[in-house]
Amino acid sequence: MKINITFPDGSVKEYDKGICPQEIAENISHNLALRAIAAEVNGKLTDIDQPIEEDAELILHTFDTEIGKEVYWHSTAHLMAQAVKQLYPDVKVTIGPAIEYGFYYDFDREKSFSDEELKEIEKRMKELAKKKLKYERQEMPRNEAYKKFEEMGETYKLEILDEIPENETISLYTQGDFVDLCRGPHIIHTGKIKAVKLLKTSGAYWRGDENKKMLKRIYGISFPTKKEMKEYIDFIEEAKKRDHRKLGKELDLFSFSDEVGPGLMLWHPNGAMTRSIIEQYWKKRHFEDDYKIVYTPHIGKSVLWETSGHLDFYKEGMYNAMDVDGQDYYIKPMNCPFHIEIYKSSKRSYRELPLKYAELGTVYRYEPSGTLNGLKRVRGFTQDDAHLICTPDQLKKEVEKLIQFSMSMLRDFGFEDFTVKLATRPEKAVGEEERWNQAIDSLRSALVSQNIDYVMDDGGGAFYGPKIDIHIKDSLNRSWQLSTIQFDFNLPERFDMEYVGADNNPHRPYMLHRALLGSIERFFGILIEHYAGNFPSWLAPVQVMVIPVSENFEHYAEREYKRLRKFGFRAEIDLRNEKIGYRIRDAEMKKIPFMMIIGQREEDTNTVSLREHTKGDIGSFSLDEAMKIIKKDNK
RNA sequence: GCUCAUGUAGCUCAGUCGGUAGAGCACAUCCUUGGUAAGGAUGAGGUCACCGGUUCAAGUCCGGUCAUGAGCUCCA
Repeated sequence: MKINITFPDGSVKEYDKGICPQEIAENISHNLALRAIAAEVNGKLTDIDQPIEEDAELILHTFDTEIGKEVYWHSTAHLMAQAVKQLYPDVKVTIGPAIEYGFYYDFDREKSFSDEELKEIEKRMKELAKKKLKYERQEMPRNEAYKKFEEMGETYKLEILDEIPENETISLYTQGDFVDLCRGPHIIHTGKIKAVKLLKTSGAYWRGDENKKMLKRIYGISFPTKKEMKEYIDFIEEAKKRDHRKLGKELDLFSFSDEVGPGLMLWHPNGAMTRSIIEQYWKKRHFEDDYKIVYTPHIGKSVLWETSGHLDFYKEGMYNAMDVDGQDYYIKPMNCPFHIEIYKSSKRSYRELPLKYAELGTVYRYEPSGTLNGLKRVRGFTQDDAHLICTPDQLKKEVEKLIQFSMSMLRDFGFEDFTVKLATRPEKAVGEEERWNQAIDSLRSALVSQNIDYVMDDGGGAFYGPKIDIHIKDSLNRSWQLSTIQFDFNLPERFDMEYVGADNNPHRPYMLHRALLGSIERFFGILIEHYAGNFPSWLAPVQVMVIPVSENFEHYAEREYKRLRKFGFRAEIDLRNEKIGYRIRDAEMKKIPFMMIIGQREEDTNTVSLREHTKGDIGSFSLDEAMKIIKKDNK
């Protein structure tokens, strides 16, 4: 009996009935067989050793695919649970899924796992992996499984089974002496796990519910080859080297102080210099794009936040009120109400729209202490905020322009790889469904008309409107959300915003919130890591360090230094009584893009000698030529 | 906010069994005047995060507070 199998590339091959995908993989290539992990047969994910009984479309998933990784890491999680149960039989198992990178398993145990215990577990896992234990699937009625886990005393598994209807069939997977309730699929045997590392432990609530028991979670990672493990470890090392908190200290960019308070950043001169360049650039671009730049206060009366709804919906994110002349004032967590007040300061005509108010607005939000994280999550930060107020038929065009505007700015900062997400109505939302759909359509058609690929984020919108988020990939291929463009049904209503239309009647305008860089603090942190602290010359706090070879050339060096400053270059001069090698090393470690070396040769020929960071000496130039080189990447 | 870990000089880190602190870098002074990633000598610098407890004696042991980190949760 023969069956036809269709491969994803459209080719069809004939096989004997009862063949399993594993054999097919071996049949096609030895390499593929080694990395093949799961199979999709007629669109259904299955174990790779399950026989195929009928004509099918077959997709083989290797470790190189997302699904393959998920199956692989989930199988490793089972292996870890097995090792833990062998070493600590009293521990109860709960669940252990694959995550974006690696896997975890939550255990119920009083004590948390120590580093030594982690090593023990890792060792046992490697021993078990070598035994090539088969992951065997077994199906049984739910009630039978219930009895089995009851005997084993695995109460968490019982809780999961409680949610499954009585007459349903469920599947178990067994490898060696370990059995786990699991939907599957799994890899063939533990021998495919060639490299495994347990990374860290942490607490995690059962089912993510803070009223339930705190479990002990172990995170790990595994790979089918040792080489891939090494690459992973190298990546982690590189990320550590680039950590903005480490570089922030080394390059003297910023700090936090216990005396000031957590999440409240201090911009040191070097960091502040780069921030001010970012802001100058930002202002220039916004001016060119017809934004009106505004400034608004840091506090406002409670009535403002009552009208906006923040006191109803966002109070826990706001700092307590302060009393001013018997009235409650709040520090602003957002800029929107102030911009709306500017809009409402006079009667608006449709002829004025769209109106685009932009502000580098500093806001303060109470973030729970445990969520603070370097510059990536702080309590006081500056948004590159803007509010676009427009007529309904202007919306699509404005969104189109915004997306281009945002991407063009981000490109100037060195980001090239974008992912755009369109987020739709969440469960809790204001505004009728029909208006939501209209707004979503406008956003979507703006994306489509610009030929921009996007992914849907169903239910990911804010409660007041749908949004488009732009994520970038940094130089380590990590993804960050930067820009957000949010439609708002809520505030125009609440603040009773109006404009007079061509028909001489009042109309409700549409409003968009948008931040392109997000928060300047967080953006700065991402920039530091993206460039590993090696800022391009246009962003570097110090662009060029002038280094005279010895005291005898200080006079000439100082003249050139002063000319650089006069032309607006961020130049410094190092007149310390140290050898030139020492001062060059110092400037290199400060990651200053250029060094200008000045000695007898230069003085004789009226030139300067340039050295570029990490590249070494790049030759002698007249000062004019040198200045051109230093500002070649100006934005 | 929750769980766990950590907190020693400006920075990076040692400090054993409880006996009142140490290195390198940075900094200061002097010598050295040099050609593309560390010249030499000398010196200054610490209520060991803070508060309390145990002890003859606490950087070290115990409790609390604060901060940081990882994870959870949250994220208009």
